[in-house]
Amino acid sequence: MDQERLTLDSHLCFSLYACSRAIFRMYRPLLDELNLTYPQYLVLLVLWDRQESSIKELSHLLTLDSGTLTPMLKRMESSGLLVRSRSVDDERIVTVQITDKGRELQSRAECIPASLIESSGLELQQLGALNETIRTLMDSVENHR
Amino acid sequence: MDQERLTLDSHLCFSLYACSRAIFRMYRPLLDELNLTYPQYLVLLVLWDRQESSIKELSHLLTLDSGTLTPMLKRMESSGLLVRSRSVDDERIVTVQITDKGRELQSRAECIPASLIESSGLELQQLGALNETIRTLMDSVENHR
DNA sequence: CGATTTTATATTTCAAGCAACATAATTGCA
DNA sequence: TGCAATTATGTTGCTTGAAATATAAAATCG
Repeated sequence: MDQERLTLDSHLCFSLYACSRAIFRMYRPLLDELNLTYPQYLVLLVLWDRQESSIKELSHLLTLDSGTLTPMLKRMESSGLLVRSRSVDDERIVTVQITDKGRELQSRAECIPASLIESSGLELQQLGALNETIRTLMDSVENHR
Repeated sequence: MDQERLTLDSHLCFSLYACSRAIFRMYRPLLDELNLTYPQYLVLLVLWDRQESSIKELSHLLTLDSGTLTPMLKRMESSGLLVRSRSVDDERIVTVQITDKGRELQSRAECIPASLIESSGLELQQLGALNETIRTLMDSVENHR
């Protein structure tokens, strides 16, 4: 770390941004086989875990707003991965349910996190520790002031 | 880390992605004062360090391709932060030079990395270690296979 | 009960990212 | 030398992200 010459490489923000995109690039060929984009894969991670969700909940879990989610979920609906419907109780709420077609992708997607584990060159325990550190940092950044 | 129930939170790729965006959000009001977007700020980090660069070099340093850089650099040129010109030696090469206006932003931007350091709740030494870990992970991911 | 506020989602607009393709300059080699 | 391959950048089309704004349903309160 060079204190005098503050290069790109010494900026944690850039490392996080660049590393995140490097993982996207590694995932892309795997996701292409499933006809998914990376954010769509994240939505499915949620739905594989809990069958259904609302836009509000997805927005909170993924920290994406409706301007991102609404068109993305419409695309996913049109490719048959999920169904969107207004809640009967409260018509403001849009419920998103995974379909059989969406559920079928779960087993085919298992290789995706596995590929990161493999290519990382790190042990599971180290990856878990790194994950914890990053989540703690994210919480600090979000809750600051 | 739940092995049975592989939730979003346990995915390192998501933590990196979400943390990166959390930092963008924290930086946004600071960058707004400079009329910069985050990727534009990254370009300036390079140019503050080395006065000029080429699209090829910026592409390599930032891992962004010409489809992203060309329009972004044109916007930065039209806001007076830099000048683009074809190299005389090799007309394929576009050289990007920082202007006085671009250079003036350097001191005003010092608060930006400082704000991350402050809000992170971590010591400089820990941040440096985390940066190193992430860069190593990125290298592994990029060089795998 | 009716007006106001809040909540949930949608729309619009702009700026990335990136793949695929296009173009023009330069290199290299038969 | 001449032409094919390579290199550097640009363009197009599609998908995020996110702010600002709009809309409609539900909750709240006098």
